[in-house]
Amino acid sequence: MAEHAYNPLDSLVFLTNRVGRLLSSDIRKRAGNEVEGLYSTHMGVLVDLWMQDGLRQQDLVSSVIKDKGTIARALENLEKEGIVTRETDEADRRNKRIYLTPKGRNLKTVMLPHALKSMDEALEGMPPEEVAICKKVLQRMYKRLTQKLMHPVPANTTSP
Amino acid sequence: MAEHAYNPLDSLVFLTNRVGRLLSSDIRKRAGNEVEGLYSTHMGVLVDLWMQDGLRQQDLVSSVIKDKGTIARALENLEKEGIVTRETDEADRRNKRIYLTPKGRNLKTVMLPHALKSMDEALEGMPPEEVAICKKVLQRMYKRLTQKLMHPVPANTTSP
DNA sequence: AGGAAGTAGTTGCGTTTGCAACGAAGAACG
DNA sequence: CGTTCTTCGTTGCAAACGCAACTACTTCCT
Repeated sequence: MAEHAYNPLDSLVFLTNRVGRLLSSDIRKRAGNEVEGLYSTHMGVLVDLWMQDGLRQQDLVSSVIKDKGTIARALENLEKEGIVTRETDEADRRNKRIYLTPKGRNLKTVMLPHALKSMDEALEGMPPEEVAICKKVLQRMYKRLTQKLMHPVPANTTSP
Repeated sequence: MAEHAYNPLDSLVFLTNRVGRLLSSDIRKRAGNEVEGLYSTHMGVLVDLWMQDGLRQQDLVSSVIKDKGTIARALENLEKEGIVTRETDEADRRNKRIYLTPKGRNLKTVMLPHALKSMDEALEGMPPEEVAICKKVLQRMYKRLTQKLMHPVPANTTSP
């Protein structure tokens, strides 16, 4: 009985996915032609670089949660557009370091107002303390899920 | 000054997007070959239909937040796989109604345990009342953003 | 030191995606 | 009624995506 009791609307899986996409698409609409040609993968890469410049390409793969090839080609395009540069890491020549150009850094100042406006409207009238708790929960989930991605299920650490 | 003060990690835009994608990809890994060939768009469609069967194709377009064409082709594939059926709505022959087949309904019972397990691990040790508040905030955002999508900025309702 | 194993990034291929142009069905106006 | 306007779904096309095979470089092991 009650086999259909589960409602996606009560699920953080559903909610985070939909709200995330709705916010992104709303911001994208606001930005309009300022972000012409910048796909979601590009935006994901940029956000990471805004937090920390000079990341390795591999860092972006795991952070943005897209395929190696997808990131490689996204970076290729971003480089063509003059938004990032790629430099071989001389300390370990397998790695490439990704750096923002001035144009790439400037995109942050372009996007930020739109993002803030979008958030403001979506959160209008909600108690700030509840919003803060929501963020805290999501931050913890983010941290945990990311760690799991890095160290997926230690199989048997008991063997000699 | 402090022009770089803004940190994406403090932003619900970033958090919802990343957590949503991390959860989805984690669930997908758990489900493994049970969902072979089911892309994220397919899953999005299914989740909506699990909530309410017989939706119009257009409802799915706005709810899943993908292009008309993308949804059309996703449904084409799902129909080929015997997961949904499409029927012209005789009341308004422009619309098509989408119905789950038994196989489509059964997929819910296949996916649900994986989703619950994934959530459980991601939320482990967090105070339930904080998780509840997080959900509440996200639900309100979802509702508001969805409404905005349906009624985008009433331009000038004052004219005769 | 030298070969095996592992890691980072690139490339080819088939599928999916978003955009725009299109066709069919209904609604709104005279 | 008939014309125009709007809405819903389909299709062509170029770009992006995920997967898997491949190359370049490093580390580990004997």
